[in-house]
Formats: sequence, structure tokens, C-alpha cells
Amino acid sequence: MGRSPCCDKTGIKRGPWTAEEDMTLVAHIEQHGHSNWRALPKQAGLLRCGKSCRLRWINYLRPDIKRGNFTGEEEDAIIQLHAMLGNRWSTIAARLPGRTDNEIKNVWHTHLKKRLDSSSSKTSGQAAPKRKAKKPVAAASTADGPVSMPVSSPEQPISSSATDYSMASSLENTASFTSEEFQIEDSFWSETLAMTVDSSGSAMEAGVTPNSASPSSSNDEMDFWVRLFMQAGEVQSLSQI
DNA sequence: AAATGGCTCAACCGCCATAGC
DNA sequence: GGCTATGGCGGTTGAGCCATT
Repeated sequence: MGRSPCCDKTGIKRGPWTAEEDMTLVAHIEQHGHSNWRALPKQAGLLRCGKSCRLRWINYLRPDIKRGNFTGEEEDAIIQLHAMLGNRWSTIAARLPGRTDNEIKNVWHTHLKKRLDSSSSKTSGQAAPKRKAKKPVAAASTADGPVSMPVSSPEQPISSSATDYSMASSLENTASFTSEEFQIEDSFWSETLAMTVDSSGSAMEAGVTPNSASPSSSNDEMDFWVRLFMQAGEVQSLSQI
């Protein structure tokens, strides 16, 4: 309702990023970080909206981005996490290191959703992928990704910063679980647990509450809830034995 | 070989949450 | 407490690619 646009669109370039723009953005973030996205394009000399710069960095230029096809394990993880969390793509992305919320969202809408639909309608066989391995599409990308990325990053941005969702909403989801939905393969959880340790750098000990972590660590908080779900799942699956 | 339709994915848009004043 | 600026999220779009006819 009459909300002002995120930035003045006059003189703002839109559409696919060029290699030069990518390099400019990466170089600037390497040097100065990205404390202020709004001011960044001006400082870096880019004719882009700050939002656009942020998106480009998060979804494509970040050094820790994993490109290429999703593995079966990753797809399974997305399906399971989506069953738990719904369309909270950034939260799901936080559980899949190197993957972005945008990418996960795309994968979900393009194959996983269809796969689930088809498997639920005719329980048999997964939909065979109709297409070959995806190719990099980005306008200015080189063959194996965007501009050649320096390996070291100035700061490791929290991948798509997990939002700290309220307990109430989390429990809402929990409450709607059926025991069937909650059957999760052990391999998935062991991998996810490993990710928890790897990605955060500080493994959460069992029984640690979100409040015990620093207020800014919404990732840790999310870990807590995911862990809670996991434990609930274990309890449920144990009770089924 | 050309036309066409479907699929993929990067990018944009609008809204919400929160921090800072 | 109210207002503004900014960051972040999820939904949607559209150009380009690929497979099929």
C-alpha cells in the first residue's frame, strides 16, 4: 500500500548480471564486506539496486556456493525438511550447506513437488528426470560458475540466515505431523547432524536451549528446533518398533 | 531442419520483521 | 511509542535452453 520501492529505480540497471558487474561486486565485498547493502552499489560503482546486489551475492557469487545437480541425499533432505518446515526455504537452505533458498525453492517447484505428486498418485516409481544435467545459465557465468572466485571470503555470511521462527509456529507444524510423515531415514539424520556440527562450527550439545546461545545466533536456535524435531522423530520411530 | 511447447533458473517484486533514531 | 531505513523472505516472472514433433 503505497510502500516506497526498495530503491530509486531511475538509473538502475536490471536483468542478468555481466561478468564485470560480478567481479566488481565480489571485489568490493572482498575488500569492504557487505555491512550495508543499500550503500554498497554506490560505493562499488554498480548501477544496481542494493537488493539486487545482495541477491546476486547470496545466490550466485558467494564462495561457498555449491553448484550443480542436487544429489539424491540432498533431494531427500529437502523433501523431509519441507514436510517439517513447509515453505521455509531459507531455513531448509540453512540445513543444506552450499545451497541457497532460491535454488532449493526452484528444485522443489520443478522436480520434487512433481515427484511427490506423481508418487502419491501412483505410489510406484519416481519420475525419471526428463532432462540431462543442468547447465549454468547465468548470463555472465563462466563454465563452472560465476566469475572466478577467490577462495577466501571476507566473512562467511550465514547462509540465507535462518529466521528464528517462533516456538508456537514450530509446534504448530509438529502438531500436524502424522507418524508416517515423520518416518525419516537414519542416514538422513546422521548427515543432518553432521551438518549441524560442520556448518555452525560449534556443535550444539543435547539439551542446550536456544536461549543459552547468543541472541544473534538464530542458526543455533533453528538447530535447536530441528534437533527437537529429530528427537521427536526418534521417539516416534522407536515407539513404532 | 524448423517449429513448438515444456522446463529451468536467475532475477525481480512485494511484504514483513527488526534495528536505529 | 512512532517513524524510517534496511535486511531478509517467499512468491512470481520471463528469457533461454532443450526435447519432441
